[in-house]
Amino acid sequence: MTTIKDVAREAGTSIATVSYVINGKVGEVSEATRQQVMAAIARTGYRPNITARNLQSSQTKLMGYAWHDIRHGQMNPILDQFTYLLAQSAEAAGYHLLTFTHNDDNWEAVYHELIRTRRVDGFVISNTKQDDPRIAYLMRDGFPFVSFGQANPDWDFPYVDTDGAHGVYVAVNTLIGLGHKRIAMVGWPEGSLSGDARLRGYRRAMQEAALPVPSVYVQRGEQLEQTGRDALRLWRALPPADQPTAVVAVTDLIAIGVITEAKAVGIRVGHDLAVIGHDDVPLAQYLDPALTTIRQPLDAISRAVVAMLHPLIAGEPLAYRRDLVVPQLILRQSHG
Amino acid sequence: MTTIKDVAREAGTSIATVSYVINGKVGEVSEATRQQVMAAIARTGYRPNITARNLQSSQTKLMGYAWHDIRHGQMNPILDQFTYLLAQSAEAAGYHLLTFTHNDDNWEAVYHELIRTRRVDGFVISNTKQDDPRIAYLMRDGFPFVSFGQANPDWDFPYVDTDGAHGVYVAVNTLIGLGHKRIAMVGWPEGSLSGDARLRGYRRAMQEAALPVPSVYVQRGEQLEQTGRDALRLWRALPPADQPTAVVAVTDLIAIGVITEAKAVGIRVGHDLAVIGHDDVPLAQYLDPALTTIRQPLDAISRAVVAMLHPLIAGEPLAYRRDLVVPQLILRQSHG
DNA sequence: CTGTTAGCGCTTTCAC
DNA sequence: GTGAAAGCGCTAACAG
Repeated sequence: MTTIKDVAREAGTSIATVSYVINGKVGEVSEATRQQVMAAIARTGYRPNITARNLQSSQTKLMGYAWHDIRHGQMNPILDQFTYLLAQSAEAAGYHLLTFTHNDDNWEAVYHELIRTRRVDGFVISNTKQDDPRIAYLMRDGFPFVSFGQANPDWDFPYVDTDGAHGVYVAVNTLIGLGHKRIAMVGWPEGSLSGDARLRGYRRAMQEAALPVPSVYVQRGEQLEQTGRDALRLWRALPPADQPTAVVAVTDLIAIGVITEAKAVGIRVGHDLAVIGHDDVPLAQYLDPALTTIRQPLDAISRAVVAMLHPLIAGEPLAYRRDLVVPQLILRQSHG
Repeated sequence: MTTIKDVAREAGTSIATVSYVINGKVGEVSEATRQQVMAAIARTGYRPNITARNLQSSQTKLMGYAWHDIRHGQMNPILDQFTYLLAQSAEAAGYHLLTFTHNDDNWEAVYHELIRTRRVDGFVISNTKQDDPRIAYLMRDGFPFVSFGQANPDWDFPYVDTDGAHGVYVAVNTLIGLGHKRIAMVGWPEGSLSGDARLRGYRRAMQEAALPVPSVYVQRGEQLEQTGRDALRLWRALPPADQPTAVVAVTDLIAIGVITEAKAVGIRVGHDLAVIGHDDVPLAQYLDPALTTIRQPLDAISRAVVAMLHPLIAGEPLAYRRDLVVPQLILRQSHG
């Protein structure tokens, strides 16, 4: 491997001078020697050893990101995309992504080790839950991190999140604009920050339009297709005049459940029943009918996360610690 | 941050001694001083700075892994799982995974930079294609890497792969054992290494059972649901006595296409038609009927990949350079 | 058995 | 403008 020494020898200068030109210390080195050094670098194909640089500057240029636990069949295609985009954003900012794993039992030990051995400069957290202990831990430790998703309204930590209430609000208003009056929603069980926000958007839109929301119109369940099926089945048991003509689901998977059940009983989705999902999973556009859904701007989110973590690592003050990103309604066929 | 110096001072020894006990140089240090040092370490919560270690040993303890390009809607849930499992395997071997991105145009520059700056110790390649240029590049460069998937039968490089022929062979034999005689297959376009292997398994099983394979029984198409639908539609146009009673698809997505089309025309999958997919995507078990499929043992593969890359990085000789892993037939309902 | 010391490859004062 | 030299935190000869 060629080192800075080789280049110095090749260029007939000292290693300091080579370092100067590499790091663009303008005015610090004459144009003549700069050329010498550049030529030597080109000739040798030299690239500075990043580990040496890191030791010297006591940083790693690495952002740590824990994989969401994949084992429970709890696949989350959104997070897969996010990870990819995050890696891209990190690279654009001169970092790389160190992806690591942990489980419910050892997460603290894993984070602790990563911090104490100075493996990474900071963390990105996702898949947060209410009172997320990882966030509590990192706040306590004072180690740089930014979260995609909230944890507790009373905690002050840097995060980026989708404005879930707004997304659903827009979706419901779109439905209302189409003439729907009996609009229902399937959400997650109470206590989920993002789930509750989405529900809030629904209620606000309905309220502003003075549309009634009988309690049966708000169904809740786990993140399963079955949840959507169950909800529709239940609504089908209502008198025809009370049955919802449109449904918003808290996620695409649940929307798929609604659609599957509808098709099974002969309801034409997009005609007799409007369905809107949330997240725009990779499959959504290929479904029949193509799923209208609320898309989280994952690229913008990943960029925002990196844009906050970067100064945080550098010890610079943050312009803002909370960033709410507006989602986008992707109109396809199922809202028909 | 506490360093080895702090611990030495705290323990009243030299930093060398501290280093010895950290690295378990047995017999090199008396039990008494070992205790001193251990106590000092415990007291200070000291953990060795990994960057310093890396510089000293000129390694990074990082394995580089490029994300498959996610943009073309070419989602590949298998690779998402693989990445997770790979990170786990790497960690079990004392490494971490550095996930990076590149596109079709800049991939060489990206790999080059990672290598020249000594960012990682080696690479894991996946999503390989015929004559994969990344593999050609890495072979030429002599940089340590292991591939999940093949590239060219004539190239000698370390890889791990699923024995796709064997998997389909077993699946078809299972179908034959169930009494099926008219078994068809949907594959990928010619020229795909793994696609062709799977097709080979099909042909071998059919041949051994002396079952005819009219050319119409082998359909090919892109990795789309539509491919499966088209295939079934085409077979439905055959005289009833010629229509296949069982179908094996080269992937679950294509199998889903077959099933969707079958349901649309009133064929009861699992009764009138047996369908077997390939890969066991996360959704497979939730489909209706639950999809029987051939699962690649991704955990074993990821472990095998790391088990090869590790000695490769250390410059140790490899016991073997090719590892074919046997897939597993997951019996659910769709095979009837 | 333990400590001194020479690097690993780079950046950055501080002289000249 | 350029170079000598002191580290960054750690490991590993090499003495003692």
